[in-house]
Amino acid sequence: MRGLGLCRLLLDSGVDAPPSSRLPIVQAEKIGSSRRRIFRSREEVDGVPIICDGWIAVAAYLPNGRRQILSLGLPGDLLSVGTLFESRVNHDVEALTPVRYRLFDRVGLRENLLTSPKALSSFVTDCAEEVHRLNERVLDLGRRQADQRIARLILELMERLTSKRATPAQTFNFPLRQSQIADVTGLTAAYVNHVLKSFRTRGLIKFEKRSLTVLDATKLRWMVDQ
Amino acid sequence: MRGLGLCRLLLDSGVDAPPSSRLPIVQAEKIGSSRRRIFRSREEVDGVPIICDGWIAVAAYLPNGRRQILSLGLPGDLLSVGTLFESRVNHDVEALTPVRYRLFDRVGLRENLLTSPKALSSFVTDCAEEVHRLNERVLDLGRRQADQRIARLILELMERLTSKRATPAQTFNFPLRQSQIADVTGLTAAYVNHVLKSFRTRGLIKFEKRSLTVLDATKLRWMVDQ
DNA sequence: CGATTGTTTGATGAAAGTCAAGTACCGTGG
DNA sequence: CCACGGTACTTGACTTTCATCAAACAATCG
Repeated sequence: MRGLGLCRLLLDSGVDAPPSSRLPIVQAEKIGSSRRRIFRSREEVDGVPIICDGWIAVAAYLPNGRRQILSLGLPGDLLSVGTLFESRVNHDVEALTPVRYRLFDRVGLRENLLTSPKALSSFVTDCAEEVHRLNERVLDLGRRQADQRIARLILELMERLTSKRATPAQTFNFPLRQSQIADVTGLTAAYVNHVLKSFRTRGLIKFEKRSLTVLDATKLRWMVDQ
Repeated sequence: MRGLGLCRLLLDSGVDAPPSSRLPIVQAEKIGSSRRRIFRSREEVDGVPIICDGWIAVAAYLPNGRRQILSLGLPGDLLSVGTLFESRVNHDVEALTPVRYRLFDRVGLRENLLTSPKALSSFVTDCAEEVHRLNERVLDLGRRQADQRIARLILELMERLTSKRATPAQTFNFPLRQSQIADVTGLTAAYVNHVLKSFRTRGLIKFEKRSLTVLDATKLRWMVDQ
């Protein structure tokens, strides 16, 4: 599924080369430092942002101060398919780690979509993926228990992070704080801690210095289906 | 926002005229009866379905039997933007009322997207709307209380149903059962009943014979923001 | 090295779920 | 027209899950 999206197309056309030497659709390369807001809700963005390095979160805040993370962005992700056609972002975008991203020219990309069936179908793939992940999140929040939600998040991240490499790695960089896991899964940080502790004592996962290893993916997957 | 989507484009080009007299992209008109499954999860669909009449629900089932309604389809809605490019539906699609829908030729529509910038931007609008609604649902399920979720559902349906007419109507047809409201909002039927009762006794809404009138939209909106 | 930020833990309570029993509301066929 | 059966709605007692709060501890960073 992954790797067919628009991002891959852009990456293949040189998003990782120095911006000056590349396609005219690359506008700028930017840096965001950890824990900083990259875009504010309703802010104008003059380009389509694609993440080169680091993790970001798209988050919504309620009047009472509660927060929900709507999606996580990993390296190689389009910020959101909406940014391709709307110059405003609807939600806050925050850097979870130090982040490097590129802005692509919106008009140029749009024309590209009309002239290249390959680009169009890549874009549609991206849309479908975004909708699919959102559907899964709705299912999580609506009908799954706390431990299932967290298990699914871990498995999802493992797959997304290793889908590029040939071999899915059990150990990967995991910058998420417990409070951020809580805001993704609709729980509280304290309860996330309880669940993670039980995962650890049951030998399902292991943390050490910002990296996570999944010791028993099978049992995690089984748990999700109960 | 609404009315710019692909559906509107198709409707304007005669989706409501008899199928024989119309564009070649119309393949067939179908009927689904209330409470029946229209498409089964993973089933092949040979066309892009657009709802002419009636309500449908896209629903996911968990192994333990619990169910979550991922989205509601009202007259004039594309079933899901995914159907434009994938011939498989990912989830069950069920008729909530008697339903009339049309199947459009997928290849024809896809070519149309490549040749007509207007069609493309309509399609993108549809995507953006679907993602927007899903984001709102995630926010509901993750961070809002039961009464806020139900209030938002009522307000959302009111707006979607009356966005076509000039004047938003306070009273509209409301075929949803309490158990179905529960499956949309991630609650149980019994608890939905509690909340609806309190809405009624507080004079916020009124039910009579499958139609709902919103007596105090302002207070409902206020409740959502608390 | 201190200051900030994150983690761990437990006690307590509220929100929503579960279960069960009863009531109203159909549409159907006699 | 009524009796019947099924479905939806209503209600209350009881339980579970998760939130809230607080306090102590650990880790990280300038």
